[in-house]
Amino acid sequence: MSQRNTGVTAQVVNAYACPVREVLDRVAGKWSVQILVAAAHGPIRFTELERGIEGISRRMLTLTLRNLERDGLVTRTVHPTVPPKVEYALTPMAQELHETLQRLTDWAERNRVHIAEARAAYDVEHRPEQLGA
Amino acid sequence: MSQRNTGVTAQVVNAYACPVREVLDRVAGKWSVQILVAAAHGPIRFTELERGIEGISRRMLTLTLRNLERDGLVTRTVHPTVPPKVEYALTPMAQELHETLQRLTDWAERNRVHIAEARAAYDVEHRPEQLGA
DNA sequence: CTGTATCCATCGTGATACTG
DNA sequence: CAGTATCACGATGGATACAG
Repeated sequence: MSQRNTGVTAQVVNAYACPVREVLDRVAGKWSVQILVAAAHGPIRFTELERGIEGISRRMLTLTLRNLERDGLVTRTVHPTVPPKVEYALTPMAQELHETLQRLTDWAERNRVHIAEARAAYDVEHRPEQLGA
Repeated sequence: MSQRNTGVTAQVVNAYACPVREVLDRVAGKWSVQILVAAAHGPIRFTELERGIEGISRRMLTLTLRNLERDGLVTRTVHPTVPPKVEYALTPMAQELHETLQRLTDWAERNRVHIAEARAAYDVEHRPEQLGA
C-alpha cells in the first residue's frame, strides 16, 4: 500500500492455497474479533470501544479499525460536532462474518475443557525428564 | 510450559473476554489451518504434509504439528519401521472444528471480490496526496 | 523419513508523548 | 474526543545445518 508500515499486517501479497487463511488474516489480529463483537449490536464510538475492550491501546484500536475499514468490514462516520464524534458500524458483510464467528465460539465453549485437559496431559507427558523426583 | 520458547505461541496466560479468541489463538498461526485441512480426509504422513503445503518449512511443520497435538487436535502415530513412518490424524474435536472453519471458507469465497474492491477503493481514497498529477 | 538446534530478519504490539 | 508519531521489545517464522 501507499504509506509505510505502521505495524499490523499491511497487505497480502501471495495467492492463497485455501480461502480460510484469507479470512483469518483479516480476523486473526489480536483485537479484530473483539471489535467486531463490540460493534455487533449497533454503531459504537471510539471511546466506547476503548473502554469496552479490556487492555487495548489507543494505537491498536485505531490501527485495527483502519484495517477493518479498509476491508469493508466497518464503516466510519464522522459527525462534525464539537467535540468530534465518530461512530463505527459493521457492514452487512461483517455481520455475516460475526454470525459465522459465533459458530467458532460455540465450538470453543463446547471443547474448552477438553482442550485444557489435552494440554495438561501433553505437558505432563513431555516434561523435561525430572520425573522420578 | 516446560521447555524454552522455540517460536510459535507457547501458551495462553490471561483469561479471555470472548472464547472466539481462544480458538483463534490455536488456529491463527500461519500454517495451522492448512494442516487441519490437509489432514481432514484421513491420516497423513509428515512428508506428505510437507509436500502438500506450499512453502512450509520443516521446522514450522513440526512446530505447528506439536501445538496441534498438544491441544488435542491431531494425534501422532509412530510406526516403528525402517524407515520410520509417522502419521497424523485429526481428532473428532478437530473434525468438528474443520467443519466450522468450512463456514468461514464459504464466507470468504462469497465476499472475496467485495473485500478486494473495498480495499482498492480505500487505497485510492487514502493515497498520499499525489492526486493531481 | 522425521525430526532438532541455532541463528537471524521481520512483524506485531505496547508505552509514551503530542495534536486538531 | 479521536486520533498520530516514535520508539522499543518480544514473538514469529525462515534458512540452514545436523541427527536418530
